[in-house]
Amino acid sequence: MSDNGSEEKGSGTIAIQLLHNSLRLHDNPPLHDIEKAKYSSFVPLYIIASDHPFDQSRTPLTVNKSRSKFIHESLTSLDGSLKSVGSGGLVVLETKDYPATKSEEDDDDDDDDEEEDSSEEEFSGSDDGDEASQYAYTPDDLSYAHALSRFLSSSVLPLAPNPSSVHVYYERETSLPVIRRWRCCLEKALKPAGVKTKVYETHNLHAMDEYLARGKGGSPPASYGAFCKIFDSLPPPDACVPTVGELPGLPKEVKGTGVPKLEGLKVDMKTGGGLVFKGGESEGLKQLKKTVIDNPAWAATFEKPKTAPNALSPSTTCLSPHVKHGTVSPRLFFHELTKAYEANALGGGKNSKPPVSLHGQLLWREYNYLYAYSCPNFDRMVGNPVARQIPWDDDPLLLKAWKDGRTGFPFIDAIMTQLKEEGWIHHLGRHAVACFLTRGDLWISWEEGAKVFEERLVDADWSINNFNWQWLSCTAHFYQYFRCYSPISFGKKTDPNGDYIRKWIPALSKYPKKYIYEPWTAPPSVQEECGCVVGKDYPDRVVENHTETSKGNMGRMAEAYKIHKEGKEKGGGGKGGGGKKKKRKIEK
DNA sequence: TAGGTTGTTGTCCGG
DNA sequence: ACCGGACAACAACCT
Ligand SMILES: Cc1cc2nc3c(=O)[nH]c(=O)nc-3n(C[C@H](O)[C@H](O)[C@H](O)COP(=O)(O)OP(=O)(O)OC[C@H]3O[C@@H](n4cnc5c(N)ncnc54)[C@H](O)[C@@H]3O)c2cc1C
Repeated sequence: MSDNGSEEKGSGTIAIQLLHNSLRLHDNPPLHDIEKAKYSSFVPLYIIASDHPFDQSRTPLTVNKSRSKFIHESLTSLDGSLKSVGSGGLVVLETKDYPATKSEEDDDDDDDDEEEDSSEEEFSGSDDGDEASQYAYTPDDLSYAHALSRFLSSSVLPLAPNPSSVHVYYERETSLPVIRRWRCCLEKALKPAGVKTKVYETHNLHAMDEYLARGKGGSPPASYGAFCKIFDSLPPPDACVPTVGELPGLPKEVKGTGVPKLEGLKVDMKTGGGLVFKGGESEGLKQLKKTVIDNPAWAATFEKPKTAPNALSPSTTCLSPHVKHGTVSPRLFFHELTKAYEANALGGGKNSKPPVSLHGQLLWREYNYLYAYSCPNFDRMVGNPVARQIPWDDDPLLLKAWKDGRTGFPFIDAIMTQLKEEGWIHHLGRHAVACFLTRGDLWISWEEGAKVFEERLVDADWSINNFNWQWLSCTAHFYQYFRCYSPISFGKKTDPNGDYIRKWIPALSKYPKKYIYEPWTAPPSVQEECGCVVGKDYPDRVVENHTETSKGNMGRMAEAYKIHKEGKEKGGGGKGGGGKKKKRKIEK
């Protein structure tokens, strides 16, 4: 944690933790600091802007209820555990209660999206202030900062001997939307208020700049293997900070608010009879215990590609929502895995290794974050230095059919339904539907798919999601476009009976196993008997023939790659020669 | 520098 | 249930 100075605390000093994606007591450096440093009071602060999943005006709960529910439970759990160690509990602000004043509204004049067209391709992880447009504050950034500013000036600063005796802690997170939000808060709220700010680093196993410093020329390594070498050359991730036992309460004049009610959550989630993710630190730790601590042999021999996308009870840890929201610390996860590897090796077992192991999964997360951090326009094709430029089709109807789980391919539709209902799908399920939407069948841009995932996943993570969509669409990192998932064959390998399809698409539940992956091949009499006629009770398939379509798409991909290669040969010129670019710039 | 090997997680066919 | 090879062929990383 960047703590500059050892100014005396106590009398009148107030600590604030600005909470975002570290909703826990364990491995929480600010709390540890606050306990040690004897602040006279502590405000755990959480701000809800209109881009938060709670906000029903923009994102109705019927759409991403699973994430709303998860966060709601996480906040409720945190509120309770904070109180159990003497804190006054959460203060939750909603920006809608802090309408902007006239003069501030004049500030946001940047509604332009696409002015960024520089063919300059570069990495710029540093905060140079280049790349102006992607750093332009959103209205929600501004309203968030505004609420913070108002809270500080009306409720906190009057209680403090001076502004610098108020210390605001926040977690560093390198996903662009979070960088932008904190930057906006610094500029519009924290600096003007004159409070001290303290950043803590618990979101990743190491700081991104540590990885970059070990790489070549300040750019991220070009392959996962190279990244692993860098990771291994660093000391192991820091140990977790001990969990606090006692915290100061809220300032007398500030009241804990509890967690706002979510009307929409009265309605039970329509579960296809499956698991529903429970939020909160204790649930997260329980899941970690269940999958890793109590099951070291399983965890230590885990091989990701061998896990089934269509298992009825998930074949992977399901810790991603917890890692995303910080209800389980990534380095706690990492260190518990290390213990599992030791125990397994001691018992004579052979540990799995990256990339397929569970440590390997956490390294994928680091690697994803590193690219997202280093790469401008990471959520777009245009202006993204690592993205192959591919002429995707614009087809809103096809996109909608995919999004709604109405493609007519049961395996795809089942996965998309699980995504909608539950908010979590297995990694290889994500592969299957992402491939189908992009290079495999529909030839629709990965950006569209990423937006749907961002909205619906309970573990939606800007850095990881965009990275993986680039991977699957053969836009970056992975280029073997001739390896293509079949919406018919792929699921059969691990679920020949189609039980997963029966679970999520009840209309097809009576189909014989022979037809369940391709119901259009069932004779009309069978369709009638099963009570599900294709074209009437279940959609016609959106693509006549997957094999032909995907073959055709491989041709289009080859074409796009050819153009890329020619462009590189022509434009690339000498490398290293001439205009050597500034730090952290690389050629495509 | 060319040319062989490797890369989390494909499919289809034959054994 | 699993294994090997053809398919037609990408880019990064070795040597
Ligand atoms: C198109 C697509 C979009 C994705 N979007 C997201 C997303 O928004 N958020 C997200 O957390 N994951 C995303 N993933 C990665 C991966 O599918 C999920 O992290 C994983 O399925 C979560 O389940 P788990 O916790 O049981 O994973 P496990 O296999 O148990 O892995 C353990 C942890 O490692 C991390 N992890 C696992 N796989 C990956 C991966 N491929 N890349 C980066 N980190 C990984 C997660 O934090 C996970 O909790 C996406 C994958 C694809 C193909």
